[in-house]
Amino acid sequence: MVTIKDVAKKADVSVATVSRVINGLGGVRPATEERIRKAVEELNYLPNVIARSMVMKRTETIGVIVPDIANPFFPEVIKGIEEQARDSGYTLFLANTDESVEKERQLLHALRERRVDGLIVTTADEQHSPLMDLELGGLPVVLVDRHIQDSPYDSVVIDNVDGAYTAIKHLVTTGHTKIGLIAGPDHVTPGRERTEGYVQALRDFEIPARDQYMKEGDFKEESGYQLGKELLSLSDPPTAIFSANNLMTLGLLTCIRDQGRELGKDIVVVGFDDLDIATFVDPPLTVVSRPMRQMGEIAADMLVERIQGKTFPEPRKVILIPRLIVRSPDRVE
Amino acid sequence: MVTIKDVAKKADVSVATVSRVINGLGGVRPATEERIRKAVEELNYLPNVIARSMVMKRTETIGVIVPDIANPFFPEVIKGIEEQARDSGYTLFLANTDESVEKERQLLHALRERRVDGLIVTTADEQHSPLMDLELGGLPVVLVDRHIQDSPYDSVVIDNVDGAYTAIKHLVTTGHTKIGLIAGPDHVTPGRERTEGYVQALRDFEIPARDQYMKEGDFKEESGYQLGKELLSLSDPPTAIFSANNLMTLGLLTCIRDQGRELGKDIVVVGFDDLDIATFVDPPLTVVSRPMRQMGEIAADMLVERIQGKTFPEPRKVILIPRLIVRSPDRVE
DNA sequence: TTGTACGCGTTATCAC
DNA sequence: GTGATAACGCGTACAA
Repeated sequence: MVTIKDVAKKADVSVATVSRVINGLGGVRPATEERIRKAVEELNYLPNVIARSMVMKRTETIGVIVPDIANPFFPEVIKGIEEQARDSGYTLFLANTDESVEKERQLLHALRERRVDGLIVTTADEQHSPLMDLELGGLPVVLVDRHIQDSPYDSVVIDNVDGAYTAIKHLVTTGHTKIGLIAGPDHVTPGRERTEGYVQALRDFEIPARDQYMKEGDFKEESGYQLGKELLSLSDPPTAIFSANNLMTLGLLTCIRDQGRELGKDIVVVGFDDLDIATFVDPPLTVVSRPMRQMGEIAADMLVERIQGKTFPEPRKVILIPRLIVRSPDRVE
Repeated sequence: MVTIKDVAKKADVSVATVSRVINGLGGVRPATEERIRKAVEELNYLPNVIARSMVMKRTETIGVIVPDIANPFFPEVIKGIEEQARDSGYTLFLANTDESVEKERQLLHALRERRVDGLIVTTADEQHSPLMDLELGGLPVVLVDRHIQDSPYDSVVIDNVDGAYTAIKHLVTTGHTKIGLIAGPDHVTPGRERTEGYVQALRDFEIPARDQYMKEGDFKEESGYQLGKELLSLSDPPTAIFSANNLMTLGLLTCIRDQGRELGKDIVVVGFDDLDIATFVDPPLTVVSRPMRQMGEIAADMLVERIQGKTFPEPRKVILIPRLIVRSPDRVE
């Protein structure tokens, strides 16, 4: 490998001078600079960022931990993060936990060993996140999508209660009173809060909540299918179902099809998070949509600020408002 | 930050000894080791991998470059890579080019500066990949999905010709002779070869190829929509269309719906790469499917071997065979 | 304007 | 068994 020393030798100057021009510090005679640039060029010299970060004590690197990179939500968030991060000169370490706390712990370890300057994470389990019992030593962290109660970290989340509430309100407005829920897991806020919005809306509209209409899934496709089946086979089934995330909505739709029910007639579906098939099923699906990319951008911005040493009296919490995309009449017959 | 020195001081030994126990080199008195482990524990010491890699001259880090992380194909591949890489102790730098050669160049630069031990990349442009004109200095590279002609790199790809051929054969077998093609871009093998499979099949089955049935898209949803429209509005439209990737298939299906055509009756669709909606449309879609995860695993394996210094007389090229998933009769009326 | 020399946190090579 | 110490490649006082 060619080092700064080689360049110095070739340009017949000291390493200090080379360093100066590489980092644009100025104070170098134009002729000298010219010689150095030429040497850099000819030797195909590439600064060793590893060595640099040793002395600078920062790696210009950000760790990003998501629970499921195959869920279309996260790639969009990641795009937002990456774009913003790159603008500030950071490169990403991306890692996937598969919703496993254990993997999250291992990844956290690996990233800290690598001395990332900061972390953006969607934890696998808010109650038992390794983020809390690990001694992070002041490493900046920003939470995305899932908030950790009483944590010292900034976070950017969605107003899930509002989103779910709006969805249910829409269903009530279009005439439904028998509304089923395929909920997310209770140990993460997106799960808990969407259920909360559902319950709150029913209460506000004075519709009695029935236990058998509320099923808790795990945000995965299969559970949407299973729970949909349970709901549809009730003796007095709901006329509408609110599904708490994209993957479960997918499963639910498959189930409805398999059961020979007619969407929009036998059963109306509204889902949290938009998906490809939403505009394909007939009638198209009304969904709660949110600014995924923007969530990533904001997270990256907040993290960079923290890395730069900004402090705030309280951890910041940015709450974005989701938007209901009405695609069908969704009326009950 | 607590360093190896702090541990040494606390355990009253030299840094050398601490290093020995951390790396399990043995040759340390059990009592001493015990003291050291305790010190590590109490100080919450985390080895600095950055410093280590300075002397070891390797970072245990792999750069992964994909053109579009939002295309469901890549997250699956990435999962395969990550799993396998982690087993070998590597952590990933993930980056997204958005199909831009310029971004690819920048990312390559950033990753090389960070001294990744190897690279797994799906290039944005096989003809003008920065991989070729950059002086990589022997850095191991494995290509995924898109092959670069005459490059010295290992690659893992799909037999696109076979996949497309099989799809067309299926259509011919089910009675179609008027078969349209929504092709991928010609400057990448997946595009070129799938077209080749289409052409080859038509020839073998003695069906004249018509120019107006062949449209070249860019692998993005919008182009599937546009080209579908063109095909459907021909005076003598095809009875079946083969779409060269998932996103374009998505666009095509939307188009068919918008145009009020009836899938499976007015027009039959077969797509390359499976997608969520494939089982949702009615009738369900027959698709060419491939082992995405496995592609990632193989790529990671090959890269690790290269990093470990294995050499081969020729660059290796692993060609996986795709599988046709027949979901409908697909007969022509 | 430029050069010397030290330090960043580790590992590895010698001595002891 | 254990300890000094020289690298690794770079940034930066400080000196010249």
